[in-house]
Amino acid sequence: MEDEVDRLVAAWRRERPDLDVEPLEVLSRVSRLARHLDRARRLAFAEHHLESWEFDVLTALRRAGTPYQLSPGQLLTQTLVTSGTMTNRIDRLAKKGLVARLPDPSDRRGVLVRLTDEGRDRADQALAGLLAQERAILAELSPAQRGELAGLLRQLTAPFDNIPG
Amino acid sequence: MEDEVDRLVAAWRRERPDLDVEPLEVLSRVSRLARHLDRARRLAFAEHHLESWEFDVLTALRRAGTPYQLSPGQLLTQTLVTSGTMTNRIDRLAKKGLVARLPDPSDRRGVLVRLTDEGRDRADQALAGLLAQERAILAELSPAQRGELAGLLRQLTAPFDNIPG
DNA sequence: GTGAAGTGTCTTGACGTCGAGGTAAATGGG
DNA sequence: CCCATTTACCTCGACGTCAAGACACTTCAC
Repeated sequence: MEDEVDRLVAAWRRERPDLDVEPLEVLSRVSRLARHLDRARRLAFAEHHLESWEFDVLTALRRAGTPYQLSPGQLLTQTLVTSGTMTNRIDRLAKKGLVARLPDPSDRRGVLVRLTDEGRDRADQALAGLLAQERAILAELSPAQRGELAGLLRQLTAPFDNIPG
Repeated sequence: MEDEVDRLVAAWRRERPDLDVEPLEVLSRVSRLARHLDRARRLAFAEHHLESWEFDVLTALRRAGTPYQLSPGQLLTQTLVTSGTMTNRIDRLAKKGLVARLPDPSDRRGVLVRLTDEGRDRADQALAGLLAQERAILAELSPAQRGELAGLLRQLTAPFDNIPG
């Protein structure tokens, strides 16, 4: 089955036969697929009355385990947004009662963001919905293919995640 | 080499051992990698004084071949943005002299967006820069692995690209 | 201890995107 | 033909993000 990137690459080969556009076969697909996934996630979360950005923050806290709290800085590295964005997100989630801001007892510059009970429940429900949707998308691939794909992607993401970028 | 998604998946298995979070091994990596790529692209384009969104539009037109023109609607499907966004993008590119808006002679509702000479040159230069950067990122993988990865990704993107979603 | 550098978070303003809705033109069944 | 539907693009207001910089506190070398 052909996809939009096949058409894109073919067009470049016609227009710029002097260039080697092979990198696009991988990385343009990654970007485009991510964009499609964003849209799909938005729909899935809407059923639980959550925005994607809310899900990202709530689940980061949920994964941290009891007592479900992290510093804004820790949330930054997990969600890949800037500090100003995170401040704004925490404000809005706090206003909705899904998280609470607490002073960090060990560093007076610091803050701890704690998930409320409602926040935890909402995160759990939305996660279940997301996994169901993602399973459907991945049904295109065999389990072995999924494992292979995960491994290849890990090789590309590891440098970004380990060398501060 | 471990990446952030390995840590994320391990955390979920600890916190929610009842759930099968295997889909995240693939799709969270896709989303995170795309985010890293966005940042890297922004840096690469800055050297050519282009924004990512400008690159996306200009190269879509460049790929179309002489006379380098497409309708806003065709640009939508290639760039995965909404029509309001595209109108805005075309406005700004036209103001910078990189594209021109022409009436579509065969449909009076329609518009054709045409690349200017300067727009074409800028697109060509930025593309070369992008490819160099992407090649560096993909050096993590062997040619065979890159081919495999492209094939697996195609299987996931094809349904999105072919069934209107 | 003290001052300089580093760290953690928040503030601000500009910007780009989205979604909903609006207008105008094309299409097609009766 | 004609009217309902569809298609193509644009307008507008709300919203989320970013980058740069401000501020308060901590750390470390001396």
